[in-house]
Amino acid sequence: MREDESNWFSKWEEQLPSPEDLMPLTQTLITPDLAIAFDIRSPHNLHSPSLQHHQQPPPISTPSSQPNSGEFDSPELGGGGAGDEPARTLKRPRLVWTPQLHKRFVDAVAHLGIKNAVPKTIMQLMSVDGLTRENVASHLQKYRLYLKRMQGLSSGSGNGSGGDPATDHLFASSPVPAHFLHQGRPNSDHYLPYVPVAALQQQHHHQQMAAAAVVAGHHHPQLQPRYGQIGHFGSPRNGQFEHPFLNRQSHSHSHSHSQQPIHRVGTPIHNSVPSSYVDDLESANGRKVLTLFPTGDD
DNA sequence: AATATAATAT
DNA sequence: AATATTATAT
Repeated sequence: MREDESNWFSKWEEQLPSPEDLMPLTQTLITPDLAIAFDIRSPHNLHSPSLQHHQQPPPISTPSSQPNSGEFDSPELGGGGAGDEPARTLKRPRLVWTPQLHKRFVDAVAHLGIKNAVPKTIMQLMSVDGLTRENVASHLQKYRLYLKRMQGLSSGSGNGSGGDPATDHLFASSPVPAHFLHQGRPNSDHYLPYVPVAALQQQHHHQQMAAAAVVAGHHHPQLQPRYGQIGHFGSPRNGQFEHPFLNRQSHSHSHSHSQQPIHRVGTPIHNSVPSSYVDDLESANGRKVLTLFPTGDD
């Protein structure tokens, strides 16, 4: 069908890092529960996925309203019997799947193959700190639906909408590997090792992209969202496909492959991933939005 | 709609 | 028991 697909696909395949290369990335789990519990979102450079700080309105107790004006909600212990383990009760902020994150996701799934692509494995391959299995599972569920929908569309009668509606903005932001669409090859485990077709390479020098768009709120005049250079990323506003970024993170690491979740509280975390900085904004609803802007080739 | 969480199933 | 998958809730 489309030849362009073969092109980007081969390129895309080329850049697939072997699991060993991919593994030693950043499984810097600093006990997310703890971190989040204490609101220690690493003032320095904790590279974590974008999180939306959801609300935290305790529907119970504390009639004396705590107008925690400001962005800090100190875990007030008070109240007599309480004052213990906040970590157990606190909820993690909602994960925001940025195109970058999603790309990592897709890559991971691609490398594993649809068959082995299960939440845990995907999560491990992605090596994104703070990313939980449930996060991936949830996303995977939706992604599968998306794939299914696409299959149905391509196979069925002509589709009027020549592409992906804005409904799947996220998913549309990263190319869907071919084998995803036709599922079902329970026989040979090894699917296409690589495509020997070396076509031209279209490289884009993208330096940074914004990872989240935030609604300009009219609440809480305290926080002034500072839109630096927040642009649009994978919004196929005018085009169907964003260009298939071929990128990967260069993981230069030692040979130590012990990537067990070693929680070291009090130890500076080494961030081996491309630089990234965080930006917090506020949505119209008043939800705090912690957005991480990965800058690099991701 | 996007993501989380609960409910099942393997 | 752990994880995957599906259903449901926010």
